[in-house]
Parts: sequence; C-alpha cells; structure tokens
Amino acid sequence: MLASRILPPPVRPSPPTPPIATFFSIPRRYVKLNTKVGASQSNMENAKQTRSLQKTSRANDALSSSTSSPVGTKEEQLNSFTPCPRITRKRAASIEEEMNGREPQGNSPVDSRAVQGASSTGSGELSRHVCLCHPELKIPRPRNAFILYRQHHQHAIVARNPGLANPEISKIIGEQWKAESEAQKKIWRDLAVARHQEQYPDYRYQPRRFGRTSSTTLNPAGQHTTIDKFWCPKCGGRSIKTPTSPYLSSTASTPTLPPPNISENHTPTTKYLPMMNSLSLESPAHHRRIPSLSSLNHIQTVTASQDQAIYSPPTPDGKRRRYNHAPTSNSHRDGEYYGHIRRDSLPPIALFRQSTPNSATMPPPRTARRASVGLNVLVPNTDDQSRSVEAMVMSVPFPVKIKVLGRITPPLKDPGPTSPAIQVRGAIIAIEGEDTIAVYELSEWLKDFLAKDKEYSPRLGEPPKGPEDKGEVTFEDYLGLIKEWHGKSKDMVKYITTPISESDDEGQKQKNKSENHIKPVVILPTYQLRASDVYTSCIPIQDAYSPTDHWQWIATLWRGTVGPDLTIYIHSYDPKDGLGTAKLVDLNEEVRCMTVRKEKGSKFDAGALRRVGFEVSEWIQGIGEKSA
DNA sequence: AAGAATGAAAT
DNA sequence: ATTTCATTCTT
Repeated sequence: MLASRILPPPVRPSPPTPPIATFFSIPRRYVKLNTKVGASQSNMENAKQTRSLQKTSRANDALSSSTSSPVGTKEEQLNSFTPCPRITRKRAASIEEEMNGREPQGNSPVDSRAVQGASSTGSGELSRHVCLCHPELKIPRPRNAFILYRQHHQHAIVARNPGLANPEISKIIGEQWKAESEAQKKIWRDLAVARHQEQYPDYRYQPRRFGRTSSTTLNPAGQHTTIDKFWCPKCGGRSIKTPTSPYLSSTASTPTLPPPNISENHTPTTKYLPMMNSLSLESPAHHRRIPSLSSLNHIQTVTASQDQAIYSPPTPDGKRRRYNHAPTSNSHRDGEYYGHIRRDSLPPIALFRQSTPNSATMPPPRTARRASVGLNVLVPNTDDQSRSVEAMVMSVPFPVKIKVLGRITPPLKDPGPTSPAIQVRGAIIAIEGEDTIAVYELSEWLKDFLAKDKEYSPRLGEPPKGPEDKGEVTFEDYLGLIKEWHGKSKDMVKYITTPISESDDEGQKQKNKSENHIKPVVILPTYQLRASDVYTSCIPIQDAYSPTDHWQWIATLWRGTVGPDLTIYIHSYDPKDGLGTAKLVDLNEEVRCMTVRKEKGSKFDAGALRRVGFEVSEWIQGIGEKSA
C-alpha cells in the first residue's frame, strides 16, 4: 500500500499523469483526521457495519432477481407518474456540470491534474498562502447507473409523493430500479460510463481512505514528515504568502492566477456576443440595455470569435453551486479538508478569456446600412447570384447562425414574478440540418423516445413551408410565411404551457391541481434555421445587402415568434473525411445547440441516439431552472 | 451532517 | 472484502 502511494498512479492508456498526483490529498487528510475523523470514527464504524450487512442481503437480492430473471419489459408497472407540485431544479446543474468538462478537449494533462484539484487555499494562515499553480475544479466521480437513474426519476417521484423525505425517495427509486429490465439497466450503465469518459478521459478515481492507513505521513519526496502546510501538493513547490493587501498582490505576482472575477458579472451571453451590440440603430428604445442585433455584416466577423466562443467551455459553474451554499464562515475553517477546499477555489476564469479579445480589434460596425450603398463590394449582381449567396450563407458555421437566431427569437421566457405563473412549461425542440431525411428520422425517433418516458407528451410539429415552386420567391411570400408563423408560434406557446389532459373534463379540476405535470414537447423537423437559409437563397438580393446581411434580415423577421428551447443540429459528414476529433454528440449549452454527427449514407449511431435522448430529456427537465 | 438507494472503482 | 463517493434534500 505504501508502495503504491509513493509510486505514480498506474498510468492509464492516457498521457502524462503528474507523478505527484497521489499525494495531493495528504496534507488535507491530515487536517481532517485530526479534527473530525477521530471523533466520529466509532460512529462511522457502526454505520458502516450496518450498511455492509444490508449490503450483503441486497447483493443476494440482486443476485437472485437480476441474474435469474431474463425479465420482460416492465413498462406498465412503471405506473402513472404525473403530479409535480414543483419542478425540481437541480437538474440544470447536472447539465451545466456536464458542460463544464467539455472543453479544452483532449488536454489530458489538465484532466488528470484536475482529478486532484484544489488550491492551497484553506483555513486561517494557510489561506494566505497561494500557490501559483492553479486550482482546477474537482472532477466528480462518475455517477453510476443507479445514481443517474435516480437523478432522472427523482422529480417524478417527488411529484407523486409530495413532501416525502429524500431517503424515502431513494427507497422508492431503488425499488423501481430493481424492477427495471436488465436491458434498460444496461442502457443506463452505458450512459454512465460514456458520458463521464467523454468528458474526463483521464479521470482516475482516488478515494481518500480514512481508515487509518496512511496517517503515516510521507511527503512526496518519500521523505518523512511533519507535513509542511505550505507545501503545494500540486506543483510540489512551496506556496507563496500573499501580501495582506489584495491590491498589491494581484498585478505582477500572480500570472497564473485568474484576476478577481471581473467576468463574474457578465453573463456568458453578454460576453460572447460582443459585437452584437448595436451601435447602429438609433431607435431610442434601443438605448435600453437591450442587447440588440448588430448590423448584419457583422456576422462574418462574428464568425471568427464566435467560433471560439462556441467551442470553448461554457461557464464553469455547475455543481459548485451545490457546495457553495455552505457557509464560508468560521465553522468551515477548521473542518476544512480538501473536499471543501477544492470547491472553494474559483474556477479558472481564464477559460472565458478567449471570448473577448478580438472585440477590440473588430472593425467598427457599419452603421445605417441602408445608407451605405457604396460600401458593399461583396455583392455581385450577376445571374448566378443566388448560387453564390447560397454558398456564402451556407459557409457561415451553423452554430453562429443558431446563436444569432437565438438572439432574435429566444425561447419562451418564464413569466416574471408579477405575472401569473404558468402551470406547466414544456419545450420546443428544433431539429435542423441539411439532410432532410435524417432530420425527420431523428425527429421521429426523438418523439418516440420521449413518449416512452411518460413525463413527456411529444408532438411533431409541421415545419415552415419552403417556397412553393422553384421560381422566384418574393419578400411577400416570405412575409406571408412569417405571418403564418406568428400564429403558429402562439399555438406552440399555448401548447407547451397547457397541462396535458387526456381524461375528459371530468375530475379534471382536482387532477389539474396536484398532478399532471407531463411536459408537452413540440419537435420541429427544421425550423427557423432551415427556413432562413432557404429563403435567403431564393429571394433575390436587389439592393446593397451582402449575402450574410441578407440572411440576417431574413432571419430577423422571425422576431416575435418563439424560438426553440433547444436546437439539435444534424451534422452529416462524409465518411471519407472522417470525424477528426469531433464527438458524436456534443451539447453546447451556451448556444442551446446539440450537434449530432452522422455519417452520410448510414444510420445514426445507436449510442449517439441514446445520448441525444438522454440529454434532451435532461435539458427539458432543466428548463424551468434556467435563468434568462 | 446524516442518511437512503446502488454500484464502480480503488484498496 | 471493504471503503468511498457519485445524487438529492429534508431533518
């Protein structure tokens, strides 16, 4: 055991793991051992014994039931969920958390280091010592199948049994889990590993064991030990003592430390859309801090930086929240061990940085487009215009367009505190992509998938119609379509905010009150994106608008209609081009876009589909909780 | 902070 | 075989 402590952790098929990794927790463990463990030790022992007894019997159960019974589909006994006094809100966190990991992509070293996480921030004196190497968030261990399952069903159960204590809920879900078919369980298991692995390829589980084992303190050098409190386990160096005044310290001395959260105030959205601020529109209303859409031509410039933004990690936040509510006060001080410390450290703000820099270097926005006739050299007024327009428009990365659309037509927002609360908040999911067949295929699949869940009542919507004939299409035609959709938009909103009622108006009133929180979901096989693209190409540009301006103008007309809560974009790729490092399924919370990649000509990857289904349902669950 | 469920992964 | 810790949230 000692030996294994001293040696670097067994290196997985993965890249460099810092040799000192194993020791990170030692100093803190020391702290904790002294302060608490000793005291509670015996209690713990008891508890453990109890549990291990239970465990064995449980194990037997499992053995007898799950191994022996092949099990038929038990969908019925899943009984009728329904009611839901209040919507669980934690779910959002889990999604965010998922997103957090998505990032430096392939930077394995980061990941492995992160496993150990934790800065040297701590109690009292110790807290003044900061090591230059940085923080890193703690990577949570993978949720196992059951935990995922529990998480997923929790709110349905809470709904059924209002006010039930959590442990009870655990029991219930435990039962349900046992009843689940082996196949179903496997799906959850797969999901459990897949997700975590994707996010933290180099994760290695390193539980701290209090059992006594290593209170023998050896420091990394293998030398003996009184623990040096100021020794930074991560970089192996001594942490530096920070000046008393925070001001003095910041500038010069701590290059690797994130600056105090300057960015904390900005919402990511604000930051990621620097050039979307209107310098151009004079309408007084715009003086409000409403971030308006920019001049159209910016879309091109946006592209570059947006791209970064889009593929860069979203706000590191996630479940820290969960721990943050813990009091920062004294009570915390002495009990500090790494479990807490690690979360107290701020997420590396550096992650945000890349989103801003070029805003400064951006060309000034063109103002008063209408007037700037001469400026637009981009528009060839030739015959093949529409082709080049199409090419141009299609060359804009879809995430950019989706994001822009997201600004024009945000999802239905929750009613303000003053307005009456809505009874239910479903979701609108747009499925976009150039491969229409695939779009429909996925739409159907998703509908079926959600329908199985009983928590959802999915409907396929009819997408905006394309131009009738191949001939020229006029603005009028388009305006007609838009008008139609203003109507449909209202219908959709109504649909997703109206509790589903299958039983006729019988005991309806009673039912509606406590139960029936099935979420209505509208799935649109193509929506605003496709429509905007199509119409951009077939409505000729008669004026000085550039193709991208043209696109945005077209897109802007959707304003006033409801935007999708989530867009699923099907990215069909050529098998011979391969995928590169791209993931099959990739959720970008920031733009509310989930990308699903699919090889042209073949079917969707089964795992990818499951993943989509799962993520979508989590997304929908989290909708209530999202801040605008 | 304990606790209720289950399970994966490290000792 | 045993221990930790993933999730959730009330007592």
